[in-house]
Amino acid sequence: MRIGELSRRTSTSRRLLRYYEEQGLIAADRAPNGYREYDERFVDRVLQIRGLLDAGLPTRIIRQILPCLDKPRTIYFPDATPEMLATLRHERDRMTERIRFLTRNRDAIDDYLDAVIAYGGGDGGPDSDVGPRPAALT
DNA sequence: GTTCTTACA
DNA sequence: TGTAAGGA
Repeated sequence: MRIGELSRRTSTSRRLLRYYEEQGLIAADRAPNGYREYDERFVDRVLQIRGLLDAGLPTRIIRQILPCLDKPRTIYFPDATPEMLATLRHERDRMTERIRFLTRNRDAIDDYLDAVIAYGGGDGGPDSDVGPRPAALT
């Protein structure tokens, strides 16, 4: 398939797909006309990459562990070096930090929503006398 | 109409 | 990342 189809099937912009290629995350074959040609397996691969990116992993790290990702959400290193293990632990800790961060902000929004209900179920729209204060997102 | 590369707000 | 330019 060409970049347009891969883009639709992974909800990833063409621009981003080319960027991932530039970053060494994916490698596409080239048709005689110069068009990138992707085989079926790239759909899952791109989704996998997006998942790791959303988890907060930098492309540099993803590039290193990508070859070790066969099934989604599975990481297996047959030849894990001490350095790689340290890197993985570091990324794991970063993810833990991020989870705490997201939890805190989610709770702030949750409290805000509860406050809105407490005001009388208003939506805080233009006609509200005293709109609820914004949640503190730190 | 689709894709390509390069470059910039 | 989006978008524009200039081609194929």
